[in-house]
Amino acid sequence: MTMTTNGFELSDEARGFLKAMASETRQQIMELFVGGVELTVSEVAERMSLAQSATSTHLATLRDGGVLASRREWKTVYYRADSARIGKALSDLQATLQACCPPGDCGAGTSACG
Amino acid sequence: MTMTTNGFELSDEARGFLKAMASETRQQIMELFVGGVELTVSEVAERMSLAQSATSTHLATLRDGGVLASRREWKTVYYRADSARIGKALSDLQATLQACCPPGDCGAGTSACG
DNA sequence: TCCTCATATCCAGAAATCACAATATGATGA
DNA sequence: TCATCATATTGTGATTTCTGGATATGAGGA
Repeated sequence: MTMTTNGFELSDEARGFLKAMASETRQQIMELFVGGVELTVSEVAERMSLAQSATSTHLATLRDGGVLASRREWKTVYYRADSARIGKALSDLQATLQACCPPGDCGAGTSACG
Repeated sequence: MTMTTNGFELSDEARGFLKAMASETRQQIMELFVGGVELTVSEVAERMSLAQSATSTHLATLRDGGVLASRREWKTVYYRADSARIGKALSDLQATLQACCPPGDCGAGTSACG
C-alpha cells in the first residue's frame, strides 16, 4: 500500500513518468510510438539516428518510468506505449497539481483543500 | 498560430511543462503550491532549505515552463501555480501520448488516428 | 562448434544540471 | 546619497545525464 505523508506528494507513477520524460530525446522517441505502433530497438535507433546502446538505454528508462511496455519475440523486443500507465500518471499529475483550485479561487485559507 | 509538422509532436506547452518538472527538487517545490497558495522566493527557499539563488532559478524555470505564474508587489514576487497552463500542458500530453489508442486496439493502420 | 542477429550492459569522455557564494538590480526609506 | 530589502544574475565546482564504442548475453542456423 502506498502511503503519502501529507496527501500532496506526487505519486510514484507521476514521478516515474516525469523522470522518464525529462529528456528531450526521449520525448522525441515517444512521438514515434503514437498511434499504438510497436517498434524495435533498432527501428527506433535508425529513426532517431542514435547509437543502438543509447537507444536501448532510453527505451529501458521509458519502460522503467511506465511510459513504454515491451514484449519479447525471439531475438527482438517490441516496445509500445503503455496507455494505461501513462493515463494513470497523467491523472495523478492532474490531481496533485490542480488540486482543488481553479485559477482565481481559494486564496490562502487552509480549509476545503484536501 | 502553432503548426506542427506531422500532427504528432508534443506541443510547446507540454515540452515546457516536462522540462520544468524534470528536476525532483522542482517537483517538491510544486508540492508547496498545491492548494492555490502564493509563496515568495524566500518562503520557498526556507521551506526547501535551499539557497536563495537556487530557489530563484528554480522558480524562474517553473514559470518559464508555464507551471507557475508570478505577481510582483513592490519588492516581493509572489508565485502561484498556473492552473490554466498546467491544465493545457497536461491535456496536450494526454492527447499526444494516448492518441486514439486504448491498450489493445488500433494496430498499425494509418487511418482514424488524428 | 562457430557465426550471426537483436538487444543489453559496461566504460569513458562530453555535455548539461545543480547548488552555493558573491554580486547586481531595482525600489524604498532615512 | 547611502543603506536596506527581496529578488535576479554571474561564476565556479560537483554531480548527473547523455552518447557511442566495445563487449556480453542468449538463441538460431550452417
